[in-house]
Amino acid sequence: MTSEVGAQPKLAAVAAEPQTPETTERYDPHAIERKWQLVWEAESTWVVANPGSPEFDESKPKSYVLEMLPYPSGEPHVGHLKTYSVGDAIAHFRRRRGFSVVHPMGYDAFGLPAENNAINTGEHPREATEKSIASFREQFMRWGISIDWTREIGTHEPAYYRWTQWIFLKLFEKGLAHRHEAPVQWCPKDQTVLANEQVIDGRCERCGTLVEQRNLEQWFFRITEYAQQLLDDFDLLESWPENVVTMQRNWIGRSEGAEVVFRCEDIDLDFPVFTTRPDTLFGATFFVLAPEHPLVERLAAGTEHEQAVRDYVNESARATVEERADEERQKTGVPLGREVVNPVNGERISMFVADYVLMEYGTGAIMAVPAHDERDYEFAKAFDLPIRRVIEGTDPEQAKDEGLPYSGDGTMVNSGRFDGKHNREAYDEIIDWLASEDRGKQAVNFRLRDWLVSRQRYWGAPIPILYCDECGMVPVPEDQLPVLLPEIEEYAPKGRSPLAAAEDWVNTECPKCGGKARRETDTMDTFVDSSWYFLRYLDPRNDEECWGRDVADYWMPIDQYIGGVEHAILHLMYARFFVKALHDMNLLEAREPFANLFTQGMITRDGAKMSKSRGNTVSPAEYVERFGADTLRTYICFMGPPIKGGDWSDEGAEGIFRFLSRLWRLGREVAERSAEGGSMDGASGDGRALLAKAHWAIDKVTRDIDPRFQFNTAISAVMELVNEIYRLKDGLYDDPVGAAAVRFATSTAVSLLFPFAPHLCSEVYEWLEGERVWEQPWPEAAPQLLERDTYMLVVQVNGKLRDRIEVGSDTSQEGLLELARSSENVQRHLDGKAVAKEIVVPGRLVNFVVKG
RNA sequence: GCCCGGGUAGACAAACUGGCAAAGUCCGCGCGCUUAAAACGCGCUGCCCCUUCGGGGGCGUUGCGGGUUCGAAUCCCGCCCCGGGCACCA
Repeated sequence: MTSEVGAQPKLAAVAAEPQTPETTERYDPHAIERKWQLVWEAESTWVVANPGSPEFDESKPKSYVLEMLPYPSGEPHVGHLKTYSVGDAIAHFRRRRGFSVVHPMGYDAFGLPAENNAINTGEHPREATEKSIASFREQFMRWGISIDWTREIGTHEPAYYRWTQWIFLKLFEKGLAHRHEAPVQWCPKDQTVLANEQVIDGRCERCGTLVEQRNLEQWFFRITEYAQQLLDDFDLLESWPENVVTMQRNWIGRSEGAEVVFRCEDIDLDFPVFTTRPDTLFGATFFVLAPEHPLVERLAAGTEHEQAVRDYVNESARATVEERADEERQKTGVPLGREVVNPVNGERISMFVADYVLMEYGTGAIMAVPAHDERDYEFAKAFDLPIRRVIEGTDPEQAKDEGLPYSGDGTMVNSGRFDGKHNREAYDEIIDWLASEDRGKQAVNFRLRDWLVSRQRYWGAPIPILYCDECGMVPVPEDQLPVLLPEIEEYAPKGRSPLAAAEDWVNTECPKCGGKARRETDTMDTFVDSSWYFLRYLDPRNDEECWGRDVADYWMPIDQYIGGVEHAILHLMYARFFVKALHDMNLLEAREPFANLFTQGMITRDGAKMSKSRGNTVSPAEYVERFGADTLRTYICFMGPPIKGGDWSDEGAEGIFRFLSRLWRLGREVAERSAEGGSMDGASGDGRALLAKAHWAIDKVTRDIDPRFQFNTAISAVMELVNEIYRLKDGLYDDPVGAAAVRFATSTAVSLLFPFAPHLCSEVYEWLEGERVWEQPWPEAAPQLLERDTYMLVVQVNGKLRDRIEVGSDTSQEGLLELARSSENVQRHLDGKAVAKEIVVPGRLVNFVVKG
């Protein structure tokens, strides 16, 4: 059952024997789908050559269409079906629009679920994962997704993670990967540290357990080095959903302000703080440190508060992230018995420790301005500390003390020589003054934290680092990569990585001095694997280098990326960071990985998120069995705009099945009752009307697919066309020109529907045109058939519809008015009233405004 | 609390630029085909009235309240509800 990724999977191994479609009397999706899938496989239809290879076609522009790679666990679900249906429609559309499209597939195969399964069942994560991969691959083939299978990869394969490790070493070389002790989020259930991004509401993203804080030596990637560039380079993107950009912006969290140094003379130390409000410095009446601040102990030592401080710090350490973040909770804290000097006025203010100050942000210390900050105000009230207003709002209410805390703008008071100035004006002056005194400077702070990448888990790429007693930390030499994941007996973590138990593997030789060395036993976060996979697709069998530079530069950036909005921050930002770092190391031309991003909405059932426990899942495999892949894919794209979610309905899917059957029957009938290659010249009446409808559909579908991703209305337009053919066909067959129009309209319908229902459309197109629809250029709407000779003029009186008149398209404004006025019903409404105004919008309407 | 989406018929939706509200699909109803049913084809599907049965007329309507405009689902102001993101970030 397991299979090697990249060994060109064969459909013949996974599908049943075909039937001959021609012999069936009704639409048989399975026979048709099987037939075309075998054709695509036999002819390697979707394989695309790289520059430098003999098959490379340099005449076409390139397009890299990519859906987020799946995490293989069990079988694919409806979300996967949606992602790949949407992506495949785009891939097909672009191919037929003349692009050379690369559309690969792979698996994000390392990760916790497979490992948790291993802990429970003893089954090797590789076994479970590869079983799942086989199932995903089979489904993708049955869905008929147009994938270049020669580029298939799995991130758990040594041939892949060798290069994950290689990139790690490059980052290490550049100082972008580093190891240090840090307070980290620890999940006591999974027994591992988590990235900030994997903590949701203080709980482990995977298992929901409350997260604890621990101080541990960990590996980090310095994504913070790129904080500003990650913001600036949004400008380089072509089209990203605005909400995703906003979410990333908020996550990066840039704040401008000042760093101001407060001095504690008692112990002769400087305490810098970051503030966005240097204009309120004169209002600072106390000073607060985070409980984790490294100098807290030293400050309290020897004071009467020593024990109380120690207790408070310990208590804070025990509290969960969630408890501390609860805003409803009363502010807590303890005095330190020390003072610092406010640099603007020389005032000595008391120091406190309080857990509302976060060590992770800024310097872990703040100046507290209770008059102008909500949190400081609450703390001052709770501890009865002085509150001094330094800004007065213009609103008289705000000038009084009831208006506190006041965070708006206004006139400075109690601020020495800045009194009377507007606070915005004083803002920069205060910073300049502090800078000249060497007590502060302008500063920018980011909310973004460095990316914690080490995991004390088995099923991941080993971190390629050694520890030698003599030489210290030593990177594994490139020619010794990959560092293979060893086989182990026991997957359950016990506070250290399961790899630590593989003694033979851990103990090794130092490549520098030849002495004894131990391997790093942590593995990498799986987000590392998925931060560069799109580059490996481009050159997947290269074992000399990570990717050929020419090849990667040719295909990158990804022209269209498609996936769930749940990856708006994590995956998308990590991948952006990787590409920037790789660019700066001169390994890649691109600065951004995803030029265009499309995020799809989630499919629910009975209005709720699908889940096994709720028992409301939709199994794609089951429905493919019932209706065929074309029906499912088309239905998914039809249920609503793909950007939005939608609620699954069996009746809806049946409706699409009926529609495809109707199209199939139409195809059969038209193939029988009209001749191939007939001329449509001089079509008139219904024949011409049908041609006009077909061209209308071409125009509509084309515009709906490309910039808009409005697949639902594109499919509706094809339905309208099919309905129109049914209405008119019986009156047209007898005349050769009319019959040719019917044939043209029908083959146009299947040609337009092909991106959504590729198998059926290939079949019907072959009957009608004897060609392969995917080899045909996308149809173009003829302008002369889009223009109408006449249109329905809407006539309103006081904005109310009173008549509709068919008028010639070239009728003048005066002509329109005259025709409108002559309408019987309009006259009835105009009768005896004075026309105050006449509005004429040629091509649309005439509106008479009357009085009385 | 802050920042984004969204609210249209019985359901999902369409209306891209301020111009006929509701295309298309589902559900429901009727007719045809059929011994019958399914399937299929055709039609109806906001309310009221007239009809010679071809159709015609009136009214209402896009979460609620106001405004701008000849004209608003669409723009502006206020509010209600639903979904998502962030949240002691100094």
